[in-house]
Amino acid sequence: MTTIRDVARSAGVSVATASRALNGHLNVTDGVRKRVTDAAAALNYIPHSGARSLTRQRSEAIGVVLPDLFGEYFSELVRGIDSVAHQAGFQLLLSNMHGSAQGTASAIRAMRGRVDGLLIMPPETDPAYLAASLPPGLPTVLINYPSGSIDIPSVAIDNYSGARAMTEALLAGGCKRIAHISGPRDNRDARERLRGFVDAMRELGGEYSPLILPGDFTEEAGAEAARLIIAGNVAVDALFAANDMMAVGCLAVLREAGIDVPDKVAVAGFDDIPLARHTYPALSTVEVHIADMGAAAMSLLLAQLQGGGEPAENHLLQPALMMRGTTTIRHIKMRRKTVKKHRLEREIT
Amino acid sequence: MTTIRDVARSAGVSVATASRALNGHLNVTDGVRKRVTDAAAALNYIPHSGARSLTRQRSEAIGVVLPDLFGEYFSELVRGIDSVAHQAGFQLLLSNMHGSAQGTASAIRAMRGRVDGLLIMPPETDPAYLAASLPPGLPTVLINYPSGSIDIPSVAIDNYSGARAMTEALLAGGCKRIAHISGPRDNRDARERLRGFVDAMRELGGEYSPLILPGDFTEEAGAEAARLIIAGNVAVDALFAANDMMAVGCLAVLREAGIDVPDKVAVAGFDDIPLARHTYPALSTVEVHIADMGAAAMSLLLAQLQGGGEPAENHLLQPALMMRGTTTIRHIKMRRKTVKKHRLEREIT
DNA sequence: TGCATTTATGTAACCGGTTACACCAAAATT
DNA sequence: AATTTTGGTGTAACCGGTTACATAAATGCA
Repeated sequence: MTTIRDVARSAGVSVATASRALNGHLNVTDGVRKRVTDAAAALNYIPHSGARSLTRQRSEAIGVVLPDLFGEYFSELVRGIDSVAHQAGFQLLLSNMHGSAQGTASAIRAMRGRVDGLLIMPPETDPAYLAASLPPGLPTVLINYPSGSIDIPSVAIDNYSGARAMTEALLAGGCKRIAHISGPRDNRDARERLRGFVDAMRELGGEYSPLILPGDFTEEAGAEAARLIIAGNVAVDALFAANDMMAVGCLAVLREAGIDVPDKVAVAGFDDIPLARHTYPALSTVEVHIADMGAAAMSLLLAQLQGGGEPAENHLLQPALMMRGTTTIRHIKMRRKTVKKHRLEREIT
Repeated sequence: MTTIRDVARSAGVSVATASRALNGHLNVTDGVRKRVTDAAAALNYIPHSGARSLTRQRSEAIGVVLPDLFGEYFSELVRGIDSVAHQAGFQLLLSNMHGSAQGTASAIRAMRGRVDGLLIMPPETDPAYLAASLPPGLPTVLINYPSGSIDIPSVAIDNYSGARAMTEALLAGGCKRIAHISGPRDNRDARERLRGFVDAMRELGGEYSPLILPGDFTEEAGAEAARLIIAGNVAVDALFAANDMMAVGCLAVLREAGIDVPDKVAVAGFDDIPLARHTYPALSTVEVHIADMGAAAMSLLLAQLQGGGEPAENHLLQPALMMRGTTTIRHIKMRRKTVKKHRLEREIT
């Protein structure tokens, strides 16, 4: 592997001049510049980014720490991040911390010295532990972490509002007895969605005490919930699943049992995965723009990298209702909300 | 940001000793080691991976260069790569070259000095240009690039065999007049699939001259092809789309037109995207394990990194037929094939 | 007790770049 | 013609670690 010293020697100049010539500094004679670039081309010289970033104190890379790499969710997120990062000339260093808090800490450690900023989607963690494992002085943005619990810029989906809006839409459409198929108990999104459902039912659902079925975000869990409803002959007129995959499982069982959707029972999901448009009937759901969330997070990080010490901003992305064939209500659109929050130290001092 | 010199000073030892103590070398007194680790903890010292990899000549990272970041395909691929890489203690440096050959070259340049190996999924490129832009001495594995055209280990899906097998299965199931909805002309996978279809038809399809409809891998293209068939009242008893999305578009139009699937017309796709199981009827398709391809590529790279100069190996992953409701034939399973190829220089010398 | 061997620690070079500063020749100013 | 300014190039320090080698202290053995 050829180094800049090889190029310098071959061109008959010092390494300093070679470096200047290759980096387009102006105070280099045209003749010398040509000699250097020619030598570099002839030797197939490729600069060593690692060494460069050591002196420059910039790596042109940003670290992305994710809980796992499954499914559409991750793919969309990275695409959104990349769309912004690529334009700004940054590479992405990806790390999968496999769901554990300790894994997060070690993933973050491994990033130090090779990235200029960090995008972290933390697992269910103690905010204090998370704060402690963040390298001081490294710009960071959290993705989908409850804002307020820690003084770091963040972006998140407003799961609560989305679930609330869907529940309200179902009620407005004439449904009275709505059951919720919930997600894993230890999942933040699932809990927020459940909370939105419960609050809406409590405030607008009349005296009916809402039924909550356990689930784990899998298709099979949705199917199981539907079977439970059918076997128990429970009177419900709507099933609101905490995510689309469960709604899909649900739908398959209902069809098999000959229960009409949406006339007998309405069904709704959450996420708007690509599959949602293609079920029969097409699934009504809450549309979540994951790619937008990634892009927003990266933009926030860029602002930090370029601007400097702005107050910690927290974006809450509003999801939109996407009403299709499994319910009988019209499409309702919601708008995005941005919350600016002052840094904690400002409040303290 | 604290450096190892800060730690050394604080512990009252030289940087060399600090380094040794932190890296678990044995020739360090227990007392000194404790002093050093305590100082490191107190100062919240995190080693600078960039600096370390400069001396160690190892970065514990591997670069992944992809043509784009869209959809399920990419997500599965990265997941497969990560499953192997993570276990071996490697991080992933991701780069999106946005489809262009020049983008590929610059993405590869940016990787030099920060990764120990490269996984590249090249766009439609001149093999010579690609070979020229690869850094010499950096272990590399190509993903989904025609083996043989360049002397570098590679893994790829056997699109030709998959398309051939599906065509043969359709013929064996009694279909005679099979039309193929092809993918983009400038896409390697699409061309191979078309070739497999044409060869199978030529050899086993009798005197019927196969119909080839243009497409571009989108759902709309599949729908358009189906409309063309219906409008032209063309006599076909099977539609084999070059990918699942087109088959899905096709299916929707056929259902709307009241044409029975599979009795009147059989439909088949390629890829086995998650959606395929959920169409009605469920889509028969060619199952491609993208994650396996990623894992295989990473394994090949690991072998190069650890083993050293083995002959360039080329894996051709065999897809499997996944027969569901849109055809009337039973499931047929195929097995994986591995082709070992000696290095070119060995043949030359 | 004296000498050889082992072991813990320090010194300094190095990885591959960038850049502050020194230097010298050529050009501009007086 | 002497002096200052300008600008291209080289020298060497530096980024933050690791490690070969030197050295001093501790141990083993005669």
